[in-house]
Amino acid sequence: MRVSAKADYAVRAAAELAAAGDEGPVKGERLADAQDIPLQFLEHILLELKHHGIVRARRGAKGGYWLARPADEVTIAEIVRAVEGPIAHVQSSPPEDIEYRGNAEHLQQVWIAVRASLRNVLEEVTLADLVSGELPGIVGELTARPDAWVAR
Amino acid sequence: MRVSAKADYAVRAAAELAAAGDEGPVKGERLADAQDIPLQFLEHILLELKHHGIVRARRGAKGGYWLARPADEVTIAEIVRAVEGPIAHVQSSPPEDIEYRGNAEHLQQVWIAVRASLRNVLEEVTLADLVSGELPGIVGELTARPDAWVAR
DNA sequence: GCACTCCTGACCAAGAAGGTCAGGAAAGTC
DNA sequence: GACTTTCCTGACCTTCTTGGTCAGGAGTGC
Repeated sequence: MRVSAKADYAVRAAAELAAAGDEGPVKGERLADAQDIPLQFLEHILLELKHHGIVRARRGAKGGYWLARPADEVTIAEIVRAVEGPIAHVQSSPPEDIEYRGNAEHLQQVWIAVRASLRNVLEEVTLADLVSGELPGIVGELTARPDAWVAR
Repeated sequence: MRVSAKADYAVRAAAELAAAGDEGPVKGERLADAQDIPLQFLEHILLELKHHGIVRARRGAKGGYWLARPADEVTIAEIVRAVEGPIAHVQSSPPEDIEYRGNAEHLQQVWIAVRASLRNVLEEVTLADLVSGELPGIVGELTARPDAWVAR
């Protein structure tokens, strides 16, 4: 139930691309500098994003990366899935495929709810929201209570 | 963003203990059989639960495991934390400790919201809820929409 | 004393996490 | 056409995690 460095890096780099808008391709090095990410590691991540159709790229002088779609059509969920795989799998299978027996019968519903609650956040927030800081209502609601900000 | 086998096993074993109630200690073997969990692996998991004060145990004939507290006072969140560590850490740190720069500045809020939404489910559901099948309202709401049950 | 059951640490194979390195392949510039 | 720039790709590396197994020790009850 943790967020990997890769996913965090991927979202941060994508945010930079979203902010760059249509000012032309952005070099990997600039992304790495802006977000303090190891360049060579970032290049692998950007390649994955490209393979998933989230980003495009061109080589050579004047080359670089840009978003394949408008920033308000790319969600955080997509980016996380591209680099981490499916969200909230249990034992490497989707929760709807698992059969629970005996007294754990209803556990499936709990894991489904867990996945749904993650999707409620990650599929709502777009790169445009992230860059502008105007996050969807659900985020505001969830972060409003002070105890959302403390560890347990 | 996945649920490990260990966490899944831990919750299932705890559910069996909750269902056993006060009928005395339950042997590890019975838990393993009931939930189809490798016995020796389960013993390690139960030991962790014991160290976290969730379960108690006694050795010898008539020995076994039982819940340290009433089933309606033990949440799924506790069990997951006991075996997997903190929920929704980013790059191994709690999201409130991370400083985001540039265009990723608001990403912190998103990860905080992610954690809060997980807590909303995992801290609400108790072992008593799980065994009885009377899950809290939030679970019902989240699993009501059909697309909560399909993969993406 | 003996059977039973938990307790504990060591070990293990495979994979993921978080990178680094070296070179190749396009694209643009002169 | 040569050269520079930047992405593209695969190989490699170290450390940690996952999902276990094995062997033996230590309480507990009869």
